[in-house]
Order: sequence, then structure tokens, then C-alpha cells
Amino acid sequence: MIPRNIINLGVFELEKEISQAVIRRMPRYYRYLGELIDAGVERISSGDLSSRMNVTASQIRQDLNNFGGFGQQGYGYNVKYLYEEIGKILGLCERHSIIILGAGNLGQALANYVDFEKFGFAIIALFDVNPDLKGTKIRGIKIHMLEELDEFTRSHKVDIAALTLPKSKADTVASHLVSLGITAIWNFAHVDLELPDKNVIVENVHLSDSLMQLSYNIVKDKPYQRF
Amino acid sequence: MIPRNIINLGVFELEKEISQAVIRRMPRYYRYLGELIDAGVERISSGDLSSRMNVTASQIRQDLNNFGGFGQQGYGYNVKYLYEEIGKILGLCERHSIIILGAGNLGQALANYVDFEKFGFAIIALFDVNPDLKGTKIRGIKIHMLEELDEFTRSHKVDIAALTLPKSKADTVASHLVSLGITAIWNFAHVDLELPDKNVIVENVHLSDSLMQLSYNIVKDKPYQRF
DNA sequence: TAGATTGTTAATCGATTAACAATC
DNA sequence: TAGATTGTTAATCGATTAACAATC
Repeated sequence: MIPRNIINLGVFELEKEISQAVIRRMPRYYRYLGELIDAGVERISSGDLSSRMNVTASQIRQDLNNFGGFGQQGYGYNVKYLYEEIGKILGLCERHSIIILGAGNLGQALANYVDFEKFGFAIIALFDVNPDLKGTKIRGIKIHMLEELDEFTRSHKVDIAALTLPKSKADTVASHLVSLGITAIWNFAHVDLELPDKNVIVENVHLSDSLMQLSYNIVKDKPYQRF
Repeated sequence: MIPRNIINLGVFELEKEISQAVIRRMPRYYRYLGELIDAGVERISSGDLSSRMNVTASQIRQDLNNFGGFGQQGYGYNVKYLYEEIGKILGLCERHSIIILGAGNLGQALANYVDFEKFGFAIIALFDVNPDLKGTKIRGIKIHMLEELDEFTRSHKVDIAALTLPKSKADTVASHLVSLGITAIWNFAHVDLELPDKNVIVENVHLSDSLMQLSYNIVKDKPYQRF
């Protein structure tokens, strides 16, 4: 039983903070390995994987070795084993319950997204202020009124709160969630949350930012009038 | 009239490829500057902005100076001017038309998202294979059948195609879009697209990857059974 | 054993931060 | 002018790539 970012160096255990650059790539490895399993591939070398994924073999080996030696010299990696180990590293073997704050289009879209369950994420409730939605269900998941939130968090274990509400309400709701003991927020609101507790984990999905990046890449070579 | 990633060095013009790390930060600057405008702030120094944004003042100045000198010694930056210049850099002054492929929950959520218009992005049509949706409108935007796509692209200028469809269909549709002359894809499908043309600009929004990153940060300090 | 491929160290490259002269 | 703050160069830090000994 060792924490997943502690590398055992014989007698010593050295805690290493793994860079977010590495973490960002792990789900992608996981995805490709899943596809290899579906394709019936049993083993793969870092070289093979690197040409499929357009990254260097060096990077793959370095990334994986942050967490341990999962391969075997002269053989490569067992696809299924590596897939499972990355799953464990990413916490996909544990069940994570999610509540969605804001049952608008995006909130409902997330609630309808079945694939999350495959990875251990279960959406257990939505919340909104719109009384028309009261009692409505999305794929069997109930939409509650926001005032029921406190009671709900007392009676249910909530691991993640997804924020799919207007940015004007995001900060207030987020702070309230933190006061209720929520420690992880998946933020779709178009703001950087300002939270009372620095230990809360926030993962942002800023769709407008993403679209602007796309836009930049479209226009970058076109001339523009600066002055 | 100079391309936005060309720095004028007196006699010479040196084309510089600006790193994606910088580009990723530009929309965030833009967002904060927008908030400053709303708050009535007229000028700001890199130092002030850095403490608000939790980045170093050095980084802000370096980032901006990739595109030009927008500030003034002893004064700082004019908020409104800088906001507008970053908008130009990101291509937000030009109109970008978007079509959405896949009118499921996520596609409809995007179509309903009004804020994109503020930045010059206009969603002009959705496409789906589900005949029940034929002729339906989302916020006045018509849902077409997929077989009308070719005709539509011939009669309309399409700058961006958003892919909000199952991953099984993503590659086929994407390749077809490229063959129709689409050069920019905003991909929400849970795959890395394999496109015939390497010049096509792809911006990925992999929600599962994002959720897995969040999950990693939740579980990273917990022990786990590796073997 | 010979060949293949890892795990890991060393070298390189790029991005971030610090420092400061230029200048408003 | 004095103070403030930029633009930019130099120093540092971290991430990526290359190389190769270890080993299956």
C-alpha cells in the first residue's frame, strides 16, 4: 500500500510531486490503451505506441516511470495490465459521486453522458433554481431545488460538484459548496473561482477559452491592423 | 498590416511561432481585462494584474511582448486598449460561423450558449441523423439532416465545425468535413481525430480526460494497491 | 545466447523568472 | 526631475529528448 506518487527507492521513500504536464497525458494513454484492448492487441512497445500517438517513445517511458516500472525489457508493455494500472493511478477504480449545479442545457448534457459511469463516475443529482424543473428527471436522475442542497449533502456522500451555471452565480454557489465540505469542483462557469479554501481541487473547462484558442490558430497567419 | 505573429525588428521581420503555452493564457488575460473594464478600471500594471491572476508579472510582460509592446513605462497598460488588442490577436473581431455536427444534448447546449456571439462566433446550423429532429429549431437555429450537409457547405461559408457526436462516427464525419473544405474543427468526441489533411486545425475538448485529471488530483495522496 | 526494449541517466531544449536599463 | 513600470536580456528552472547499460 503506497501512495501513488511515492516512488519506493529501496530503504527510502521519496515523495515526488508529478507535474501537471504528465497528468494531462495520462488520460490520453489510457484512451489509446483502451482502443488497443478493443482491437485485441496484447502487448505494445513504447516505440509502437509513440508512432500511433505522435509522441516520443522517450516521453512515454519517462511518463510511466513516474509511477513505476510497468514494462519488461525485450517485451514491452502488457496492454491490459498497463491499462488497469493507469486506471488505478487516475482513481478510476474508486467510485466518485457527482452532483451537478445548474440543470440548464450543459448540466443536462453532462447528466445524459453515459460514458462517465464506465470510469466510475456516478451523477447522483442535479440542482437548479428554476421551479419548473422541480422533480423532473434526466435519465432517472432527479433535479432538486437549490435550497435542498444542504440537506442533500448531509445525507449523501458527494465527491465532485460540477458547476454548470451562469458565472454570476458561480462564486457564491462554489463557496457554499466548500462550506458544505465539498473538496472537488469541476467548473464549467466562465470564471476562475475564488474559494475560501485553497485545498479544494478545481478543474476548469472553459469552453470560450478553448474556442478562442481555436480562433487564434485560424487567424494567426492573417494580417491584422494593429494601430 | 502585419501578421500577428511577426515581430518587426527594424529592417527585418522575424516570424516567430508563438508557443501554445502562451496562447492558452491569452484568453485568460482577455477575461480578466474584461472584468476590469466592467469594474471601471482604466489602467493596470503587470504587477497588479499578476497578483489578481496568480501569475508572475514577468510572465505577463513576456507573454504580451510576443505580440508587441502594449504598455507604457511608468504607467502600465490601458485596460480597454489591451483588451481590444488581445481580442484582435485572438481573432475575435472577425466573424466566425460555426456548424454543429450532432444535435444531441451537448450540441444543443452549445447552440444555446449565447455568450459565444459576444466574441464573434455565430452558430448557423446543426446537423443530425435523427429524423425526429428534422426541421426543429434551437434558439432559432435550424437542425438539418446530415445528408443536407454538402449542399449547405456549398451555399454557406463555414469557418468552424463543432463535433458533438459519438466517437464511432467522429472520424468519418470529420474526414468528410475536410473534403468539403472545412479547415477548423472543434472536437468534443472522445477520440483524437485522424484527418487526411494535416493543415486542418483541431481543438479538442475531451471532457472525460478533464474529469480523469480531476479524479487523479482527488486520489493522488491516497494509498493504493499496485500489485 | 542474441535481439529487443525497458528503465534511467545525461544532454538538450524551451519556458519561466529575475534583473535592470530604458523611458514615460 | 523623481518615481514607476515597461520591454528585454540574462539566469534559472523544468520538461523533453537522446543515449545506453541493464535485463528479459
